[in-house]
Amino acid sequence: MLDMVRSGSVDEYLEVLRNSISKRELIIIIGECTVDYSGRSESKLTSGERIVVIKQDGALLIHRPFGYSPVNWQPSTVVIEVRKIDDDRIVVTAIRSKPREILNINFSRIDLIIHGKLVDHGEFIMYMDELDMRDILFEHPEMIEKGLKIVEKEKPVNGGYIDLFGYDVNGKPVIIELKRVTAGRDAVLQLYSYVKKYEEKLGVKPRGILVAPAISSSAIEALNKLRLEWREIDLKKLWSFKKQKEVHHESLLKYLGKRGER
Amino acid sequence: MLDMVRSGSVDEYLEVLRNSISKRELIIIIGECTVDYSGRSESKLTSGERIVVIKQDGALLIHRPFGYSPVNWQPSTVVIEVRKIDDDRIVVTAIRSKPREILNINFSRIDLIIHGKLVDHGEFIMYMDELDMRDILFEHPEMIEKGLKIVEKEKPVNGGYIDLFGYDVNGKPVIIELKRVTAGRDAVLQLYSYVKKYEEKLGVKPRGILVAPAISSSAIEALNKLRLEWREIDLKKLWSFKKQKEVHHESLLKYLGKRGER
DNA sequence: CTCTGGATGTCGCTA
DNA sequence: TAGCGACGTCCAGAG
Repeated sequence: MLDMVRSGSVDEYLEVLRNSISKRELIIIIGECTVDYSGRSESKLTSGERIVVIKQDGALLIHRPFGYSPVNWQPSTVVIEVRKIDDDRIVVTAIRSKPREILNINFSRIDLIIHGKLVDHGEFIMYMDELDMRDILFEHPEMIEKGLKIVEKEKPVNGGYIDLFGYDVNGKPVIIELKRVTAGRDAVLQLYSYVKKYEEKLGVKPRGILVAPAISSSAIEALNKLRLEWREIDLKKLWSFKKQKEVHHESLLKYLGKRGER
Repeated sequence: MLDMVRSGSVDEYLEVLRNSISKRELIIIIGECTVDYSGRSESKLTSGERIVVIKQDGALLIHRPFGYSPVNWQPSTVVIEVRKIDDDRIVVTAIRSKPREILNINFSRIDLIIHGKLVDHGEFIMYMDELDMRDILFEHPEMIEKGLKIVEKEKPVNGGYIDLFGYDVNGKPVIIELKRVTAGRDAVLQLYSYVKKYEEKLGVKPRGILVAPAISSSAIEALNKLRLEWREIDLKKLWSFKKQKEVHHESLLKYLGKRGER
């Protein structure tokens, strides 16, 4: 159940905040504040009206009235304290110990506080992330190249992982790196490092194929220099392919089950 | 000024939301909903109590009562619509055209809506990001190596950028890659690609130095294999160094000015 | 517009 | 716990 305090005195607000924090309630504060952060970096934010959200697990977000990102924040591993200074200001402090970080929110005015417990046991399911892409291509390597046989996915190589590993029609080893977004130079370098690692270890130079829906021009250049290849893959096609299968054979629950297994 | 609606009818909520959206107000909705996303990926979120924030620039966030990240969202380049379905449900739809993305929030219950304009012209200043680190080391290359002369920062090399470029005490070219956090294999590869690019273009093999506060073990291995070097840098030292200078010679405003210039 | 690399990135997984 | 890589990453800056 949600509660709200508005036009309260500083002491009322203080009381409500302390109470809510100890009960691990969700808290939303709207008011005018300055913010100081110190830790992995340092930042200062001069006065303005903001929304402060303290979540039930202690995560803290400070949002300006615009933009996607919180201007300041603290993840859930924090201790949160509230105190009064100068008789009329409320200061919220969030401290994290590892890494050592301190966030201070200094309110010159609080417009309202909403607090209470929200119940959310909803299931969140994401489709067509890189794992889905990998699983579909594992089952259907012909979408990458005719005659390609995939023998392993998530193959460990000294530190990192090869997305897909197999052999081409001529029996030559193939290392495949997947990207679900436009691939840049970084993706090429990643693939290259796996190819090199493999060559060092096995003494055989494998083919390296970058599979992505698109690729940047400098990435193409890098591929050529490093004698690597790339294949364009249509995500929509992959996707509809997967859906087709599911409509007939799988319910959402089954899909979730399958997901848990891999 | 903030306004609030609570225990309203579906039609009241609908009216308030439409009005607020057209006025580009900040809106906070707390209620029970399901969420569907379709675009770069696809996701489904089953029923639960959440906080929905629509910001004054159209950015939209859906937060569960726990965690730092919004479970679903839409950046500020969206069209937002509200409609009623089944006579008792409110659906908020946020559509982005590039990339094509649709977000649907289907409310089975709304607990409260807060709306209004927030005024926030506060100045946000971040210290000790990689740019600060780069600028300080540009002025004081001796913190990396004795006799090192830096001649260029943000040097463009075919696509990417070299953080710092200079010559060592023997006149040998040095490429420096900076990381303000623990450096991993990716940082080594990035440095390596710049070194290679430089060598290909100039025909001279430069030294490559990774400067970071710490480095992972496999990154060290990679450095050795690729004949690259690394220097540990104490961020706190760099930082206090900068602060020392500012205390005596610069106000916050001047710092901001300088920041704008670079 | 695309491309590139940073971020207090966060998050999840694995050794 | 550290390391590694994905992310609907977002975002700013440059060409």
